[in-house]
Amino acid sequence: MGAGLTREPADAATGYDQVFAFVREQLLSGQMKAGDRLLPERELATRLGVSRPVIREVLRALAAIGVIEIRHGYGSVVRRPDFAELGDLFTMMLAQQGEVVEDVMEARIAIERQAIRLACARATSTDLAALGEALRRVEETVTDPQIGGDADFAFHAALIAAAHSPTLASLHAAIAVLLKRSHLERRERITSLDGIETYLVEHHRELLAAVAARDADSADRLLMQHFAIGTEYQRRAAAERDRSPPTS
Amino acid sequence: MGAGLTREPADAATGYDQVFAFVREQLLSGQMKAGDRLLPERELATRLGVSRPVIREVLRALAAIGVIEIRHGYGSVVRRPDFAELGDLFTMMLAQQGEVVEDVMEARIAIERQAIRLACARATSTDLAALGEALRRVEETVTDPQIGGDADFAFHAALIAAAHSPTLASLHAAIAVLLKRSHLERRERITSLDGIETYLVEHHRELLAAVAARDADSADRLLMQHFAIGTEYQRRAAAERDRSPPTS
DNA sequence: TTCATACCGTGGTATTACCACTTTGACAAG
DNA sequence: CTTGTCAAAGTGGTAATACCACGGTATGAA
Repeated sequence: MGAGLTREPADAATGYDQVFAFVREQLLSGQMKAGDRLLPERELATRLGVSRPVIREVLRALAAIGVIEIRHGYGSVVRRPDFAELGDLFTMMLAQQGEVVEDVMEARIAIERQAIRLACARATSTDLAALGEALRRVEETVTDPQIGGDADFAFHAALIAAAHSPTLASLHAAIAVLLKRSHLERRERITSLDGIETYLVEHHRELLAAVAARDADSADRLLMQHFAIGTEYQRRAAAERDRSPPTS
Repeated sequence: MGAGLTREPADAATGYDQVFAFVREQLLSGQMKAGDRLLPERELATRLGVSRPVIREVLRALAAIGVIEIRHGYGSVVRRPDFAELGDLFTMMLAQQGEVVEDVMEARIAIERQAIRLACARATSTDLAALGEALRRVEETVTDPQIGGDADFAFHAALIAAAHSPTLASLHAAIAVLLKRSHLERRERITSLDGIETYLVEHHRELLAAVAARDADSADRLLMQHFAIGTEYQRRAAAERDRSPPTS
C-alpha cells in the first residue's frame, strides 16, 4: 500500500497506480457507499483503458486490506470498514517480532482504562444492559477456561463499545485476536487457584456497578486491580495460607 | 485478507488462496527473512501449478498489506513489518466514518498514559537523551504551528518509544497520520493565546523531568494536564483577564 | 402459485506475447 | 590496470483472448 494509498493520480506512472487511485477516489469521496457494487472488471478495464488483469490486481489488493469484498458471480462490493480484519494483519506482522504475547497486555490496559473512563460518562441504558448480559455469561461460564475466556473477552468488548469511541474500538478490534489468546492464557493460569471463580465474577460485577454509577475513579481503580488479578489473588491465597496452612 | 489470511491450505478451493497460503506460510515460518527475494513470478507459477496472473494478484495483495515489496526489474522482497503503513489504512477506513477527527484524541490519551507509565519504569539513558533532543526541538519550533506540531508529535513519539512496548508502539504508529493532524489542529487553535509558548514548553520539560525521575504518578498527572492544555490555558487566561480587563 | 431449469452477467483462471526496468558483466577506451 | 559504456539477461508490467465456475434472475412447467 505504500505504493498505492498515498500516491496521487497525477504522477501515477504505472497503470496499476492509476486504477488504484481511481477506485480509491471513488471510495474516499463518498460516491461509493458500503454495499454498493463496483463496476464489473471488464467495464472498469475498458473505461480506464487498461487490461483486465491489472484491474484484478487492484481489486485483490483492495480486498486484501478489507476495503472491498469480491464475490464470485456477483461482483465487487464496498465493505463497511471492519477493523477486526486488521487483527489478522497485526498477528501476522507481530508474529515476526516475537515476545509480544504478553506485551499486548500493556495495550489492553491502555485501551480499557480510557474506555471505562469514557463509558462512565457516555454509557447508555442499552450499553448497561449489554454489559449486564455479558456479565451473566461470565457467571455461567466461569468454570470453563475456553468459553469463559471468550465470555470474559465479550464483557470487556462491551465495555469498549460503551465508550462510544470509534478509534478506541478500532484499536481494540485490531488486537482482538491477540487479546483473546491473552484472555485464554490468563484464565488457564488462574483457574488452578481455588476460589478464584467467585472472586473473578464479583470483580466483573463491581466493574459494571461502577460504570452504572458513573464513578470513573473507582471504576479505574477496579480495572487496575482487575489487571493485577493474578498477582492479587495469589497474594490473597498466600494470606489465607498463613492463617491455615494447607499441607499437613 | 479475510479471504486469505485465515484460510488453511487444506480447504483452499481457489488457486488464489492456495498461493496466498503458500507464500504466507513461508513468511510466517521464518523461512523467509526480511530482505530475502521471493521466487520469480514465472517460477512460482510453474511450481504451484497456477498461471502468472494469479501469482501477481497474490503478490499485489501482499504488497498492499505491506508484507512484501515488489521491485520492477528486480523481484519481490520480504519487508520488515512497518506499522506506520497501517496509518494510511486507518485513515482510509476511518475517512468513511467521519466525526473521528477529534475522537482520535481519546485513543491518544489511552496510549500515552500507559506509555508514560511504562516509560518511567523502562526508559534507558538513550531514551532520555532522545527525549531531551526532542524537547530541544519543541523549544526551537514552538512559534511555528506546522513545524512545531511535528516536533510536538516527535516528542510524544519518543515517549512511546521509551515505553519499550511493541504493541503500544504499533498502535501509535497505526494512528500516527491522524495524530499528526490532531497535533497540528491543536497547535493552530492554541497559538492564538498569548504566552502559550512558554507554558507549553515548560509543560514538556516537566513531563521529561517526571519520566527521568521515574515518578509515574506525577508524570501521569502532568500528562492529563497536558491533554487538557487548551481548556487549562483558557482558564488561566480568563483568570488573568479578571485581574486586568483587556479592553479599555 | 410454486418450483425447477436455463440463461446471462460476473468473477476465476489460463495462455501467450511483448514492453520496461534493473542488474550485471563484458568489452573497449583511457 | 582501471574505468566507463553498453549490451544482454533476468524480472516485473501490461495486454489480449478464451474459457470455466458461480450467482442471480427470468422463464417455463407442474
